[in-house]
Amino acid sequence: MTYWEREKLILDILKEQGSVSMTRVCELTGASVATVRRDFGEIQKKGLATRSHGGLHLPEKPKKRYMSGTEIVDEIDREKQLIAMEAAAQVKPGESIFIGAGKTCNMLAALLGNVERLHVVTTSVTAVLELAECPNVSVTLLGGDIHIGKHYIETLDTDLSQTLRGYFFDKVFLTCEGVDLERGYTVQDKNRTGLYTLLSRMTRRLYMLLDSAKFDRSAFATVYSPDKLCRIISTKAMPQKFAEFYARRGISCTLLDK
Amino acid sequence: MTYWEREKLILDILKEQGSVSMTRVCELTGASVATVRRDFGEIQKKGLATRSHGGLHLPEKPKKRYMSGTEIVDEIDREKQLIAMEAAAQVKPGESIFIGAGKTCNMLAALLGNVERLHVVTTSVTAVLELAECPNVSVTLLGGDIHIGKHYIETLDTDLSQTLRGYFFDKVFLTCEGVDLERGYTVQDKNRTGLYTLLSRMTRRLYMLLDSAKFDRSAFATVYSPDKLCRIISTKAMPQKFAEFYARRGISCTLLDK
DNA sequence: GCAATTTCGCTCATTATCGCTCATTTTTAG
DNA sequence: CTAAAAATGAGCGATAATGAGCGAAATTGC
Repeated sequence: MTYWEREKLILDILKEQGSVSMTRVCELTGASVATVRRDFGEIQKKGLATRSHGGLHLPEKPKKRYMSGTEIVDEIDREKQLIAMEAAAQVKPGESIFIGAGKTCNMLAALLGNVERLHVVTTSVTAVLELAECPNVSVTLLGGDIHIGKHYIETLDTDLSQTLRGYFFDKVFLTCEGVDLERGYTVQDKNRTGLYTLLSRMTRRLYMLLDSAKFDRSAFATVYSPDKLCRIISTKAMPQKFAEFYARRGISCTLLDK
Repeated sequence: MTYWEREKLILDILKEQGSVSMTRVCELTGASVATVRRDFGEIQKKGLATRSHGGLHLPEKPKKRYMSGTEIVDEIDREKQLIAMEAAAQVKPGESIFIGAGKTCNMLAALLGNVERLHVVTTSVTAVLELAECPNVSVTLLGGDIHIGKHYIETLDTDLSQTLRGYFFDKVFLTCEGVDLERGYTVQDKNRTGLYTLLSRMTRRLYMLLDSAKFDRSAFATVYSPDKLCRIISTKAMPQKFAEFYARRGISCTLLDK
């Protein structure tokens, strides 16, 4: 039995039943587990199905990409969720806060629905969706051109200095695409730099939400130097050299257990 | 039986019946309670359902209140849909248009995804959701405080004159809460009046989308006088006195068959 | 209330699966 | 025909999933 015959068999079963176990394919084809294992790997590489312990299954239905800030799909998401929960614990009734755009920020927004007399300013359309129906929370969305990310929609405006003039935030929660000890905090879109600079002058408590996928990565535009004074919320997965770097400069890090 | 197969089974039952008990899943899958317990935990962590003592149940129906501009539930919606389709037919490739907030406007936005090189400016967060993923269309969302209506989310800003300065729209599509031959076009929120006044000066083609529920009704704040020069799109259900009124003043009405 | 029962969260031992390497077989190319 | 390349099968330690047992907490019945 050739690889193609097996692949066809497997895909047929998948189409029919949605998933197959490895043992089942072994029985049907007479091949050894090692072979079937390889086949499963191939099929996954082609993107035709997803592997999981013990079997192969069709990818989940196309999910609603937004309105689902709390949905957790992988390990990094679990980490983001932990970080968002810690950030949410910092927010007190009556405060005025800014929330940036990003999946972690979405999760944070989803956790703030019950904070009394909270005022949230944001550039994230998806964060607005999480909070729009909460009667306790008033929300202001900053305008701009719509940009669409993997897990969020944000507005981008190169000059928000007029709009934000006169505001002051109790807390500002931001993420970035990468942190590097030389390049600092970086983002993909250079149009975000103006906003980040403005925000850092408009609060005394700037929180950076960093999951472990952010460390030692650099995106296009630097928004803050590496020794920027902010409050970092991350997990114990933060690389040692970062922890030492921040400790040396007295930058506060809240590191959560994974 | 793999985890995925069980999860699928559980979610199917959930979808069907709204809740499942642990013992039931044990019977159906042949797995032990410990395993099913773990599965329930996983599903809850993914945010797909809520655990409670003894079982798993769906959270309140995830209200798809938005992202559903095309959904039709009653007679008035059918009318709005007709009007939105006529409005969409007016939009040509390469144009720059403004779309207001409202259910009809949402439906209009949902119909514009395939118009080439279209630029849309709006205050409607829900319209943004309809258009965000369309590569042909660039979208600008005006900022402001979030207000939530029955079928839409919009931003409200009392003074957009700076933001909109220098813009000109090929077409502007608006709705209102009521039209009255004495009071004119009225809306619930007085903060919309400034925007409506501005917009009327920024285009040569101002479309008013009026379903039959709007006639002879008045809301709080007047945005335009009854003889405002605009292009009306409505249905043949428009009351006779309105039709005559507009005819006398040379105001163009497109009246669709119901 | 209070006791009986069920369910929960947790740990631990057991089992199945994983990823990997290496030897063997089959296929391909010259 | 032979050597290289590809596919397969088997073995190994590591990892993940499972099932059973236990005390704590919640629910039920009286």
